[in-house]
Amino acid sequence: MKLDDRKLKILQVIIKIYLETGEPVGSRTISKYTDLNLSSATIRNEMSDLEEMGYIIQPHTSAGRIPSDKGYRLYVDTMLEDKAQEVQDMKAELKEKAGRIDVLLKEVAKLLAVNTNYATMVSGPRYASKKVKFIQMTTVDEEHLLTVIVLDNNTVKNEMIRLEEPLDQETVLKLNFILNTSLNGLDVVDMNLAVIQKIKEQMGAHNLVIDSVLEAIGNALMENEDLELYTSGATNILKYPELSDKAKVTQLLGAFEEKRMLTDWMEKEEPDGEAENHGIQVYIGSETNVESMQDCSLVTATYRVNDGVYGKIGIVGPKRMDYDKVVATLQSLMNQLDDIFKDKE
Amino acid sequence: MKLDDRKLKILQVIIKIYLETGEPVGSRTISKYTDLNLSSATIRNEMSDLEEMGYIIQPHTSAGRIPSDKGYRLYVDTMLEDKAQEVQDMKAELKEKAGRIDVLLKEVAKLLAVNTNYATMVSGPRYASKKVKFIQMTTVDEEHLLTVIVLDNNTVKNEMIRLEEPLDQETVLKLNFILNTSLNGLDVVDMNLAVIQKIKEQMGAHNLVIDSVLEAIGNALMENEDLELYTSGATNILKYPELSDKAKVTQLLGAFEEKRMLTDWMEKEEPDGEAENHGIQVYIGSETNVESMQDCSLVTATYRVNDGVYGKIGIVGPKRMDYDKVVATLQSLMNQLDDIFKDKE
DNA sequence: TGTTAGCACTCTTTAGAACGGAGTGCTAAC
DNA sequence: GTTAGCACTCCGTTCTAAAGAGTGCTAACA
Repeated sequence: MKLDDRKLKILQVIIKIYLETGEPVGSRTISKYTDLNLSSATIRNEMSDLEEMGYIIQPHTSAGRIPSDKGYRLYVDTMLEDKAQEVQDMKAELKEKAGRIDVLLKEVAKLLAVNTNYATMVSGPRYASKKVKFIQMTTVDEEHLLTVIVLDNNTVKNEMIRLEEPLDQETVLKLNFILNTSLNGLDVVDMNLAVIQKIKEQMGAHNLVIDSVLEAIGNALMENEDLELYTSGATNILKYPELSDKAKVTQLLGAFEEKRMLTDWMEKEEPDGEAENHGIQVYIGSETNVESMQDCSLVTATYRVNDGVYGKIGIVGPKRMDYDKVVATLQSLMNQLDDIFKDKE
Repeated sequence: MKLDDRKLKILQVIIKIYLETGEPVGSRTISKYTDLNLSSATIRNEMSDLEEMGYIIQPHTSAGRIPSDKGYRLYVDTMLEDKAQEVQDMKAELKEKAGRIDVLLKEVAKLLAVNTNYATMVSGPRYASKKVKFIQMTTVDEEHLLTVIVLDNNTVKNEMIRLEEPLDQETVLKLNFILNTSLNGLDVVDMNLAVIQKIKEQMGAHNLVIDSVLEAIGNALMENEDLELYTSGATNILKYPELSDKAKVTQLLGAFEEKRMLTDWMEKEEPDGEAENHGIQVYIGSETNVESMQDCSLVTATYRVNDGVYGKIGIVGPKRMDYDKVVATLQSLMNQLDDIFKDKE
């Protein structure tokens, strides 16, 4: 059977109305709502066809139809338009917060949640590699040695080391020199036993300190291995009756609170996506591959801070989410983020 | 009317049963459940008295009784016993995470939530004063100057400054010297214009850099002004039907997600509480002074890292929360936290 | 005087029945 | 190809009745 223009139009109307009301859509409603000037009977015939083709579903006999995953898919694939303007004012608000990237991302999640009425998540930027650019040890007082490590992406880590016995200034200088020459440019994964052994040899007498120093460095470099995830508007889920039964709410909110599962997901999915359109992706129901999201849809986009450094933004809502608006909002937001990151360079 | 032993015992039983079931408790149930060997009729008389005294409430005629806020209050004031042991094994788990205090606190929140089945929140330690102990500026590359600030509580802040033009090593040394002599021991609030002016004078030529340096220092010191709040188990709220209607869930979970309101609350309430018992406080229903917690109870405790540095732990559950267990768990946990902090000293 | 059995009464919860509405599928006519 | 009409299905709501839980009161008992 062929999906002609009229069928497409009817499908579109069904989805549109369903997005607004969340209730199955009947033939009479469509007949009245559209400018097709067709009777409900005709619409019924078409709907019967659409159902046969798998685009819509009847929850039970004598109910209207709701879009199937396949129907939504067609919708998002073919019918998205650019709206883009109404989020322009987000930018001003965001600029103020641009100081620290974590604050900025938190704010992005919040803004998106408030603007869309869906739940949102933003993953912190993921650095492709972590190379040591600069290490400095400083004695703070007799008992404390401070390690500051700058990575090649200019993030700074620090770790306080407790000293068993005071270190004289000269030793610290020597330590700094050795560490910098040995570790500079090295990736975390490259810090193997051989390198460590070499450092120990060079330091000679102060083997004891070296151990804790290297441990501290290891800690500092490893620590952020699990990437940050900022979520917001999780309670928006409660606004959609089809997600509001206790079991589903518990699962979904649990996932948002726990974050681990979402983080895993964010990590797993490849950044894939041409830079121009920020790789906006729509996952519908089972397409998410997440058990607790069977009744949800997920729209994701990728932002890039600079080459090889990227993060993701995700919006979770009911299947009847307003894809049109969400995608437009995301698109516009991504452009503004790009601007902001460019300014910071 | 006097609250004699028998009345007290009956009240106790009512609360105990209600805590378990969440349903109003009838006279017959009590008669069977206790070893008082009283008929339901007698119990009824006593219950009638208890209601008159305000300790219990009838949701409607011909329902059993549930404890009033006053009843709960009596319960927690007089009937708590120490259990203390069953949480002993928390300690082992916690020790592992003791490295970074924020990770530790997050873990505490989670452990408590899992163990009690209530929602929990833990506020990060609040430092009574923030004095600068040590400042160090370092050139990372031609364009970047790194500021590391150690506060007198040994927390470390850092800020990266973008340089307009390269700084020679000598200037950096001078800058370090001046900053340390000028700012050492100073509280954030003491950094007024006079101090700043003096620094600028001493630096002479490099006024330009000084501005951004001082701004960076200011940022670093101010940043953590709003205290951290770690929450966990918010979805546990869904386990209690009396809190599960949509309006309440939305409000409560919203509060937990937003955190601001909880933070305010945690800040407002004085730490009050003798050190021995960790100032465990129980707020029942309206006693919380929080709109969205009218149907909840809140148990808080205070932990101390060292003098003047303290934070709070809170457990939010339904009014029929198992106060006994919660208080015991908290008490035991606080002792273990004390131990851990002591070890770290 | 305190305790208890008994009973009428109240209120809630549950189940069932009845009903209306929404929507469909099919048929026959245009 | 389109439409009007109609029988049918299923859901949700409303209403009623019955069951259950619990009380308060009274009268009897130890």
